[in-house]
Amino acid sequence: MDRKSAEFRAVFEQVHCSFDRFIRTTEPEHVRVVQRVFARLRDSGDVYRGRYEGWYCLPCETYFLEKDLLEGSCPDCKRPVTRTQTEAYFFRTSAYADRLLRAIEDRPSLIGPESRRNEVVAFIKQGLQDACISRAASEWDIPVPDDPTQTIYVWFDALVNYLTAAGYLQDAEQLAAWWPAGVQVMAKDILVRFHATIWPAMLMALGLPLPERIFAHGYWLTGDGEGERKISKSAGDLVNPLETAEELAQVSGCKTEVAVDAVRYFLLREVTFGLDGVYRTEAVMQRFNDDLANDLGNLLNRTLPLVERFTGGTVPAPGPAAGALADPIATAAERTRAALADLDLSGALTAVWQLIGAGNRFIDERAPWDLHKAGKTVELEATLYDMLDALRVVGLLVSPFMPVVAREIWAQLGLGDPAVQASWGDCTAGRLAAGGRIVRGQPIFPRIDLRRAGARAQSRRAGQAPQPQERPRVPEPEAPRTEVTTDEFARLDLRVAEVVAAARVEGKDRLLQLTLSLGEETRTVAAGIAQQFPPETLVGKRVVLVANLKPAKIGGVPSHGMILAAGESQPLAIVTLDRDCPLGSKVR
RNA sequence: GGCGGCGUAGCUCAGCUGGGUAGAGCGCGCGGUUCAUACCCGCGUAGUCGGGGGUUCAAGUCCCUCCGCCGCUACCA
Repeated sequence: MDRKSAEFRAVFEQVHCSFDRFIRTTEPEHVRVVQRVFARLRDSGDVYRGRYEGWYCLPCETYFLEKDLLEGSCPDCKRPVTRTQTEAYFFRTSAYADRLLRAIEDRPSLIGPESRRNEVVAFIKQGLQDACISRAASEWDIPVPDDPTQTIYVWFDALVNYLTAAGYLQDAEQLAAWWPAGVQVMAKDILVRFHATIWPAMLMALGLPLPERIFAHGYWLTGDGEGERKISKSAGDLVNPLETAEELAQVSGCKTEVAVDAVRYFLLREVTFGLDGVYRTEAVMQRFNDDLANDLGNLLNRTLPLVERFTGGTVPAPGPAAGALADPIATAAERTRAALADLDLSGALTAVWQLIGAGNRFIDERAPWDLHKAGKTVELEATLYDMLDALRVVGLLVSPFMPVVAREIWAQLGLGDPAVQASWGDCTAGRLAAGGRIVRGQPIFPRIDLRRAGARAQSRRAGQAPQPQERPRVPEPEAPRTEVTTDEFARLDLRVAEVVAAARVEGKDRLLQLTLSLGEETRTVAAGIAQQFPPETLVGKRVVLVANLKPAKIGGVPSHGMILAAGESQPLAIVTLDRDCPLGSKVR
């Protein structure tokens, strides 16, 4: 389980998902909260001890209802079942049916999408039974307080997890900040009975407010063959989005991180959030070219050269003629905001793309090259400013969907990290500071040659060995840039660290595994310096760590950063400090 | 079985509680442009809105029915 948890965290990072709190049901604090919740509900009478009777399959350890039996046998293993009854605790769901219906009626937006809300209402109206929330003691479930014969069903404690994470029964201030949740999102198959029925009933029983919104998302179907079907592991058509991203990166030549963002874009743009969608790699590629390369990427890459040419790369002052894009910007921001509030993620992106379209049209209409020829400097500079300013807002609006791309756009505009100052107020025309320097880089989304990509996919599908195909031409870097801006440099997080332990890595004679202390934090870093620097000579040394380097596994060692050393292909000297300073100090 | 949803241009889909010549993106056709990643801009193309019947001055939009597809129908986070 620990390994699974680590895997989940790693995937979150790889797909650029951040979180405020990652919680596991095994946390000791959670166990305490669950038991207190259970005890409280038992005291109030919402939980009572009763008897459960049903058809039991011994090998499967599962109860079945009469109607679910297959010719009187277990529907799973086909073996005979026996009429059995056990003692168990029940939650009085039945007492809350009216209140649940009223809550849904009072606030139609409580449960979404709408079709799901209908299902929930139908489910409640057919009559609620009390929910069995415990079973004969098992070692991995949480024990019922004061009753060693029973443990609490996982789904009950899983729901309570939301409260534990919000600080319930631990920190009133934290709870007030996080609860009620603005929105709870889950898969559609666990919406109806758990998240839209028992869960709100539990909250009512505890006297807690309900979430603002409970929303079920759909599934992705594969559409590779004839028709669509649910992606299933057993059918072997499991899609790994990271593999699509890798393929995208290869076939386009973009960075893997950008490709990951592109897949995120596809997933959020392609379907109405909440409904099922069809996932096809070709469709991802298509959107990559149409939306990202042609529309967004191209807008950036036709703006920057113009600025370089006509102002020498400096953001011009807007002047009185600027502001021509103020309306499209305001409209896009407002539509995006409204769509997000409504969980219409696709609609939000559509709104941003309307602004991108307006930007592309604007360049054609204004024709800055003509303004330049005509010597209309004021208009020219206003036009360039408006273009850059619009891109600035596009970066901001796009940042929740594609954080890496947004940062890249802003970097090329000579700005920092959009996430740092993201606020709706910044999505207004005219907030771009004049005088900054743009930093033109490589195209973020190199266009994919779809014919070539298609052939590649076909050979893959035919099961042939991947052809040793020449990498599609990546645009040659122009003259290597010798200058960087302070903003670019500031993206590196350099820190003072002390080597607290160093060890050789078995089977890797060049590799050392270093344990570094940053004061508060301890890190593991792999370094290819074993041949020049025996581990024992390093312990106690103060070194400089690149702390925000993307984590990687090097020779089997998970490495979170790198230390600085002099030398071209071989390390000649380690960078150390000439006097003492606190561990973790920033280096700049 | 019961309840609910879907079926709209070649493709993927918007079209709220009834009303202005049925929309978007992609594709396709024509034209323009050359700042840009053979890109962008403009114009155009097409749909008996699943079939049939009904209500109404007026219906993808309401009612009935038929066909096809899908979901929910409790103790499996």
